[in-house]
Amino acid sequence: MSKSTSTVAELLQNNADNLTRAERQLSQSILVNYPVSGLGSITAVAKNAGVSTPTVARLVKKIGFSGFPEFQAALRNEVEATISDPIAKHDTWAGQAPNEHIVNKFTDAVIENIRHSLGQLDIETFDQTCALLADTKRSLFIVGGRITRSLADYFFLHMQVLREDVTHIQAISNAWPHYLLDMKKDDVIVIFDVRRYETSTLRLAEMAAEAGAKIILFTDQWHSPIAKLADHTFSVKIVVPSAWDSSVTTMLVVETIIADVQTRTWPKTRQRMEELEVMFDRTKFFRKFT
Amino acid sequence: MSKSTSTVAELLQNNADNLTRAERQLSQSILVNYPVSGLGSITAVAKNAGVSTPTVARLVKKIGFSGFPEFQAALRNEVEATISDPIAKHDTWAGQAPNEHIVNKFTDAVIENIRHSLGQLDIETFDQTCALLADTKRSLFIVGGRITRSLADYFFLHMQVLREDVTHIQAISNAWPHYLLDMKKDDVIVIFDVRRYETSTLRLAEMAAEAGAKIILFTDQWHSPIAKLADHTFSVKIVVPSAWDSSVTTMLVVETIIADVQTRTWPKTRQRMEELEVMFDRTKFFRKFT
DNA sequence: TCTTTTCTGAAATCTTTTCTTCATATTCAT
DNA sequence: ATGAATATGAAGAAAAGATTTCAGAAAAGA
Repeated sequence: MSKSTSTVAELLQNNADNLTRAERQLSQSILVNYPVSGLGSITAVAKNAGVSTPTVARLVKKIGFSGFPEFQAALRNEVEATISDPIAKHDTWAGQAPNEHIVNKFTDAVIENIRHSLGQLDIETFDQTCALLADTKRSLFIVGGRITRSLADYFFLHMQVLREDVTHIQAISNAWPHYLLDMKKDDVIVIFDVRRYETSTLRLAEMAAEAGAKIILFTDQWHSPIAKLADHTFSVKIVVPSAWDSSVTTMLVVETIIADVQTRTWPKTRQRMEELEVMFDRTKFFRKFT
Repeated sequence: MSKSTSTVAELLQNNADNLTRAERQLSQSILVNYPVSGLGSITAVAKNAGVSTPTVARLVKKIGFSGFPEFQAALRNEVEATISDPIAKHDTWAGQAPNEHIVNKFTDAVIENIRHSLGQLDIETFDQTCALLADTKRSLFIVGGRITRSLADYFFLHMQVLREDVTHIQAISNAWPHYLLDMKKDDVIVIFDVRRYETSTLRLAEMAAEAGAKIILFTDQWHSPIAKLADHTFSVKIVVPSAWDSSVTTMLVVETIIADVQTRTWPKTRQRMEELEVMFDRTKFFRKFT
């Protein structure tokens, strides 16, 4: 069995009978807290097992590695395999299509984006953001960029139902001064800015910061320059096998925020939502006969 | 916050805005395959991120460590904690938050939606849809509903770059007759319609069907009534722990389609995209000085 | 545009780690 | 018990790694 197909643990097990006393002691020590215990320097590993460094060097050669560094690299790979979740790697999403089909490759990438972004997500940022958005004493402004305008629109649509005093700042910069005139200290502005970052959006953020508004930023892993001005930043991984970036993960975060804000405002919002539903129904009803 | 209570990832996050270009690049590289990527030698870490070793040394000092070895020891501890703690292991998306936090519950639901929807996806439908959308001899119309209008807009934004002759039919039903007048046999109309299904959208679909247009429908698992008229239907699961439905999975499918259409039209589209980029850059340039 | 400041990596230096040697200790066979 | 064979770790040599310095490059500011 070559080492490329075996784990270090297996190699140790297989050679268990050829080992000397000190080597056996070392082997045990490695296996006890496997595989992390083998991740330090050769000196640390030796000390930890109560043997000398040459013993470590000899053992790793005995089980088939060229030297300690190679042994350690193998361990690192195993750690990596253990840590990275099997969901993303081993499942085929669209069972009908081969793994190489764009549907499966794309979905893999998106899942990885979600995993990575959620792993990074600061839960305090999340909670504080939701609290800010649920605070109806603050006016709420929402702005997006060339591509992110759809996300901004999506967010706006929902917030508009949940609370009053929500403004979607459209991309026409001529109209900005009017919005900014209305912006008071401690109002909240939600900004979407992913690469390629737009100068105009940055200017708007600067003006909002000057006005004393709280800035909530949705950006990508490379961080829009607005991050320096923002009170709360959500950075999301957006890489997919496409000429474009993915907005899926950002939308996931946005929807989660909407869900949380909803529960926070529910007592107040309930009636508001019911009234709205009735109005929409009525609109539909009329249209039926036009 | 002292480094004993923070993970390396948090330290990187917290300092994200004080970092220089090369440092940010390095930080990303470490986070992408966290925490294993930081376990090699300083040389390996640097090479992996495409920066020099001094940059690595500087970064780890900046975020609070005395040097690279201390930084690496911290990472090893985290790996150990991750591996040895079976609870916090892999099902939790935002490691910081408990499993019951909305962030984790919501993400669970979305992943389940993706898994389910992709499992259902008919790959022929997908391929044929992309072929239709890549066929520039057909005019393309896009329409959404009250909530799905953002998705429609997102799809429109991208298709508009990829090909000519794309129309976003906005929600104002007064204007519909004009669009329908332009609609020829074998044109393509993409309709987004999830619950609660809108009568007005159904009427539009009926008229489009009469005009002989190919109908591509994005709907939910309960199928909009338009499904009966549609040539290709994508049904996605949209259930999340929220008062709202989720658009994340739909957006995933939409983005995948965009990616595929892009590769189909690339030879023709390339120049078109480059010209557009130049124009956007120019717009930015002007704005800088207004 | 030009100057100043900040950033970056090549190279040199210093440190640590890894490997090898070899003298001593241990085990096993007789 | 004695010698032969093997195992072990101290110590030093070799290699690799980490840190510092510094000059040129890039960015910011004037």
